[in-house]
Amino acid sequence: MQGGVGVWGPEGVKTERSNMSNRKTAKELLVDKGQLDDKVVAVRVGKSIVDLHTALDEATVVEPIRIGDPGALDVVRHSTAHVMADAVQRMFPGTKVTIGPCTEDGFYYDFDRPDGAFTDADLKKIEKGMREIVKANAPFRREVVTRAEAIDRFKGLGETYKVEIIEGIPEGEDISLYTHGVKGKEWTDLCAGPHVPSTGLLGAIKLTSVAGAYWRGDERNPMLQRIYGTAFPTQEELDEHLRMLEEAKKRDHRKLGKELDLFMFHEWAPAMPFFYPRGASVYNRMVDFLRGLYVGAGYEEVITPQIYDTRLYQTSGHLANYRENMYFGIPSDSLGEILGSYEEYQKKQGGKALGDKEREEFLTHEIMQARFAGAKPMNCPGHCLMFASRRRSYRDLPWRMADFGRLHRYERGGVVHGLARVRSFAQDDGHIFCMPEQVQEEISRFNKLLYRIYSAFEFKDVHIKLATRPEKRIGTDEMWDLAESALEKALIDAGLAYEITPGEGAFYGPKLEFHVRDALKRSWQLGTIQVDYSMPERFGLEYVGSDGAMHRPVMLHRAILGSVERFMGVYIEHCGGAFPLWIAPEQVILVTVSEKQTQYGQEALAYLRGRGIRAVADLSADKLGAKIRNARMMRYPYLGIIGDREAEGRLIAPRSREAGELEPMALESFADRILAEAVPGGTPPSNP
RNA sequence: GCUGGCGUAGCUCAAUCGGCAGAGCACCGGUUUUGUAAACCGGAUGUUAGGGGUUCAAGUCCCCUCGCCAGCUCCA
Repeated sequence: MQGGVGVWGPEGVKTERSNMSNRKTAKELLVDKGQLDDKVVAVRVGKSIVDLHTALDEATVVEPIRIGDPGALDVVRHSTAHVMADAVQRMFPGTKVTIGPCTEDGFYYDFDRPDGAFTDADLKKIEKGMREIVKANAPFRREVVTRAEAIDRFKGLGETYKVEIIEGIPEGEDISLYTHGVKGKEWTDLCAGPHVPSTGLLGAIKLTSVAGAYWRGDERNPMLQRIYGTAFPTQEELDEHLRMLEEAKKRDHRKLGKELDLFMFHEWAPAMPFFYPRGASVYNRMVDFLRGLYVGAGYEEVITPQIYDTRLYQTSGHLANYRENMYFGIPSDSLGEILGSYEEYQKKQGGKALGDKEREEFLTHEIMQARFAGAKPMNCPGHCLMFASRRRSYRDLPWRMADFGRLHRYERGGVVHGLARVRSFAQDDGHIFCMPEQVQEEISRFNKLLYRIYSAFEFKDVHIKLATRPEKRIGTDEMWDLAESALEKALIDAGLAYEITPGEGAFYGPKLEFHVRDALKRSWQLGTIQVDYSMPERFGLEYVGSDGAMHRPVMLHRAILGSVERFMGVYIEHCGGAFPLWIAPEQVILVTVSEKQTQYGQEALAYLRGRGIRAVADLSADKLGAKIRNARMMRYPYLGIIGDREAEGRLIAPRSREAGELEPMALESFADRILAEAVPGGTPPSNP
């Protein structure tokens, strides 16, 4: 009887009993209620999920979790990760195990393999080995052991990472081991569980990829080999998941950007997008849509410089907190000055060359001392200068300042990704300067505007995160208390559901993050609003209150699309490149059946354009089928087919991207229809 | 930045063991005058990312740099 708490049950499943007779296993509780069947993978107790072997008080309310129930998938995947590690260690002796959790889409397990990376062929082999283990339908057993026992056991196996994990488990917590496999082929892992009762409950398995990952996510630690996989109860569900991945690949905005002539990149401006006319058209329409809404929402747009004296960033705190991500432009005068002082310094040092590190320190210092220009990574400091430029009254507040200025941020090489993470971009940025008592009202107004905009782009699923103070920050704890509670209160007042993410706030203030799910159920962070008491203080911002005294305004940083570039990337994938009529670069392409209709084609094109419709025409000598195919691939919302019949009757035979062929109609009616349909639409998003 | 992989025509991709750089699409010229997802014939297309090395010979092997991809880390 190991650890003094358990006995082996009749089916080899370990049951646990305390000395007190009123304890039963979850399994026994289910049997008592007549709820045990072969689909049960675990039970829910309150908010947590535990496995069938867990000893519980007799009076505990347990709810069975069966295959297909929410929560079951995680248990299945986690158990599948164990089976994978088992297979891997069987096939690749000498490989050490570390951790293997489940993720949103599947699971992974990190290995330390002396022979280096796994190949795709290895994955196939491992999969096969896993299927055999599943087929054996062997039970998972849980046992609780003492710390010393656990350490002994894993030390004996040479599992140094496991030993490290055990040493990190706080005193008083159970140390549990899980073993699965048929006799003689058993495999044990340190794990908190829960796990399925038997490997036979594991369904369709697919190992998807292999990648490097640091031990404990720290880049100073050794790189491990991570194998990603996924598992579903049935092959059909796995196939559906794989089909979604394929669909995501097809919709990848980088691919569509190329195919649809939207944007490009060039290695001479890495991670900085170039928008072709079609892309620029969509981009500008997004921005113009916001500008239209800003009128009603009381925003005023400003235009601010691109490059500033470093003193600006000293004042704002960016130099101290954000320097690694900034570009420092050098006016040619300053370059001369720097080189001059470098030579002088060298002379003083007796002419000997400086070491790399010393030189870097010297030059960095000089750059910061000199009145160097840095490309702005954010608009807020510039806006503070505008606020401070003259005396402000409480009557002017709130002042809602909007700015679509370009920002430059030096992102580390490995993080840039298509339009989603770039080094040159614009935000639909805005800063609201207001009195402290106006903060709540402004947050509420912002929320309304945000939902209005998301619904126009047909993002229906929004979830909110409240990110609180990070370790590296400016401002006092009182300020942070105030700011965090203002955000939380606005959410509670609006009845919006949210999640708190501790330590994720900006260095100058806490923030709300608005995440949306796209058509493929992937989550993206778009909007944000941040409460900032620090920046106004650093810039000495003041306004005259109704009492005649000077007061400090609060600053709200806010964006709805976030980075316009990133939003465009997300939106391209959301709509699969099939832009709705209101935002499509071209709304109509006219297609002539033969060159006989060229003249009417040109007339119709001019007419549509005269009505303000974005139209193009394909008057080439291609056959109709080919022209339609080309137009379909470019995803024009409407095709206007023109043959002899249409040319004679001043008609258009429309073909809608969504609805297919339509009855021929008068050119004028066609134009009316397009104009009527070309409005931002959609139903308001839900907030579950 | 780290680990691994990749970089061949505008695009998608071939090129056996190190042995003549190729195909389709796009493009250009011609024929066809077409009714709802690809007409036909012909033509041009390259610093094989850049630099260096090994070799009689390098797209292919080695080194460096740049860029891209996946993941990690980061994401004010």
